[in-house]
Amino acid sequence: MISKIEFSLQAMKKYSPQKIERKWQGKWYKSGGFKAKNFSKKKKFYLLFEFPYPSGDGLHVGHCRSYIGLDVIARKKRMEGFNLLFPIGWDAFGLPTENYAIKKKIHPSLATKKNTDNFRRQMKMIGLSLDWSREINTTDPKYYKWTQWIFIKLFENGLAYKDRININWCPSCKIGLANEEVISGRCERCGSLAEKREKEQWLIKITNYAERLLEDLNVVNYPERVKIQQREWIGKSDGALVKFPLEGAEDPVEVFTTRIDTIFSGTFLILSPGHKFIEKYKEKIENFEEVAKYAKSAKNISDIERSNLEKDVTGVELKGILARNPATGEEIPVWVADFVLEHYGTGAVFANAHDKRDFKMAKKYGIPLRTSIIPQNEELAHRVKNLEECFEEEGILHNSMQFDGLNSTEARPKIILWLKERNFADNKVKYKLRDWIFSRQHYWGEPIPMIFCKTCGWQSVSEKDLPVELPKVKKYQPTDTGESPLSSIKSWVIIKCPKCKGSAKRETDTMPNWAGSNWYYLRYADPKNNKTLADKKLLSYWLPVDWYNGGMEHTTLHLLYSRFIFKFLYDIGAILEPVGSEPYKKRTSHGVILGSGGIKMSKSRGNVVNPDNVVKQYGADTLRVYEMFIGPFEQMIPWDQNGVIGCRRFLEKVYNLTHKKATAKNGDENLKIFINKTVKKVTDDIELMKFNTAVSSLMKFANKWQTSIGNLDEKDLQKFLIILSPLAPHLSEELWKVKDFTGNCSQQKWPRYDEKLVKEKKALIIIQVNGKVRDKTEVESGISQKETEKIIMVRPKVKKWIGRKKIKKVIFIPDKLINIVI
RNA sequence: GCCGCGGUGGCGAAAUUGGAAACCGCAUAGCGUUCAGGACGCUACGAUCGCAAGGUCUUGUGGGUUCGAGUCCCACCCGCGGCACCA
Repeated sequence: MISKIEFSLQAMKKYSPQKIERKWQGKWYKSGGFKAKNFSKKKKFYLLFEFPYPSGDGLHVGHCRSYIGLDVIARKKRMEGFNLLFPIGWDAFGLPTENYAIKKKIHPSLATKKNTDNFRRQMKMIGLSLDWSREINTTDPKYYKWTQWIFIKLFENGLAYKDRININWCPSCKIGLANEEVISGRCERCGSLAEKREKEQWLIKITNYAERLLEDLNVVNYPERVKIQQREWIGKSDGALVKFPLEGAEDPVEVFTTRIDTIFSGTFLILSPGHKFIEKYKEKIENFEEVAKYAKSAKNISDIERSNLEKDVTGVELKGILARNPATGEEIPVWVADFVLEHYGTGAVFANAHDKRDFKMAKKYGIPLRTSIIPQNEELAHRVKNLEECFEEEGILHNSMQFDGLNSTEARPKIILWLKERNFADNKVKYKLRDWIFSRQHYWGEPIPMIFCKTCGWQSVSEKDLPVELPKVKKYQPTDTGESPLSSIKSWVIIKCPKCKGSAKRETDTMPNWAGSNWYYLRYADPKNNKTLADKKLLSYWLPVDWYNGGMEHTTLHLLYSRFIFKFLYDIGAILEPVGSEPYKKRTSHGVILGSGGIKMSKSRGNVVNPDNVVKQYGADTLRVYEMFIGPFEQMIPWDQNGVIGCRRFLEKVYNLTHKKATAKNGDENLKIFINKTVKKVTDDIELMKFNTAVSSLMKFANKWQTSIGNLDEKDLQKFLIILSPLAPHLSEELWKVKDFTGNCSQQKWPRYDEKLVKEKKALIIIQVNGKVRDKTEVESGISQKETEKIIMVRPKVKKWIGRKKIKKVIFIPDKLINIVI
């Protein structure tokens, strides 16, 4: 019979993470151990992850993975002696909260409060070592005062302007829709057909910074795929602006092209459906009604569909209008087609036989075609000349007057120069990057701090009147006119003009979600400052961000926008010189966690895994280790709840071994070698975010320790607990205490490894015959080819495979492989 | 469509970056322990032929380079992400 005392002793020794974790979290947060110190003697390190949007669903295991990964790095960096800034905040303005408020009729700020409380609880629950003293919230007027201040500065510097822009519009809900809210052309809420509607919008001239945003990609440490995507997004192309005179009109059609070498084959002109000439010269267009109808239908097709190469091309000729090709002098017809986009280039192209869509369109409508570029390949050239095939690549010019015989690259500058002399063309650099639409007709955003006066025009709110606080309204729905609900508060809208003191009106649009997230990382340097967005000295101490992790989906929007805003703030002197013009030194990305069925986790699909349940069942350390073990950090991985148990078993093993196995003063040599290798592996892997293999090597060590007969050196156990601690901080801290080691585990120095012990003394040589593995043997490390040959040639397996055949050559890789080619 | 990423056992994956394919973990099977169950421990575990020794095949498909290819090159197929008002 087991006595009561024995029974309770057994119970006490059982690994129960819930108790351990709550205890250590309490101690960590109470002692303020994760607070960053301004101007410490230690070297600073600023580690940042994208601050979350606090949704009502709470964190799911996908968010957790990226946060835990960064926390592992944070904990290691601290132990390596850095003064670490690892901050947190909330990107809380946005549509989902507004929609929730509309539905439940509660103020969005209440929903935000509830959601951030939940997120905060969950982040503490999984043991993130965040500096909570610097917490920020984009919806806090003390914060968005500076978001508005930045807008005013943009306006004062000529970078914010109003323009008419198409927005998605639901005629039934009478509301502007986000692209996301338009599902295959229909309003997400009511299902009626969405249409495009023109609206005056604030735009930000990010295009002024296109070249610098492109150029400075060369000085930052971003993954190549991120740089490529940003370069593609900016989309620089070097080309020419060509004028095509219109018969009987004073202004010519301007066309941007990168393929001026094909100008002599330009047999027609295509305008985008929204091109201003269609309206301007409507009297000249004989079939205006037909054209207008076509243009209107094109409006409701997305750009992606319009520019789809596979799609059938459509178009309408502008009858009664002719243009002149400035190179050939010929009169050519003018068409309108939806694959020509308004906002790229000049919204018009010259069309020819060297573009697939032009080619298709000409064949379809019987528009004349002529080639001016032919390939080297004679057979192909024949087919191209006969217009049997569309040749899009560069080649040799023909049908091109004095330029015949030149290749495309040589011809381009010469043709531009020739047309330039007669004032028909000029060199031009274009970017795909478009100015950034900055207004939203929604409630839950920062009010745009602008005032419109009939006499003075647009005026910014004076700095001393910031912040322009978001007033309380009864309804959060946009108004019937599509304006934000702010427009219905007369007392707020009507205001005196700051310049002439006459009657004026406030801007009632709000800013997009990006506004607050553009600069949030600057605020962490000095989150409570009331005089400026952040003190310059603190900015120059903490910035740039040393390591910024986020999702790939933010590469072209948030990441590019915030780089732009940083450059702008730098230009106006809001940031001190030594920081430089790039905010983030190094960028990494995490992969998404997929739910069951290998699809994205979402509430509507019901495949969301909540970390609360995992922690309840297995503990936070198990969740942490599993999140890191599940697969490569930057890769997309499906969540498999069955796998969690393996990580729990590993931690239990460590717990039991530490309790049951004795340690020694001069411990086992093999274990010493093994722990040194493990320290090296874990140190290197964490730095490279190869968390999965770091966990695997820790598991290997635990297995080795378990089966070893010799005792583990006490110092080696300390090393093991320290390198385990970024991944399983609570357990490491607890076991450190159990062993009665001095201090706290989380405050120890990161261990070094002994190079001599890591090096192998013996090498396993793989013996191949004709590239196939036939044998293997262990030899002394570093022996020569001759010595190796001597050893292996007498081996029976080797003899058997070589037989009497002649040896042609022998390939030898020291300490690794010998391959005998016969 | 354009741009980017990926495809390896039943499953998640590893592979010193051109040198033993499948480390570590999940699942499964057998054995041990136990009154029993669980937990734990040990063993096996890509396919195929074979009693065995051993052989052959195998990293989405097809070709190429190389003594040697999961890794490099060419062509193709499939899945995923972004595409400017989701965050």
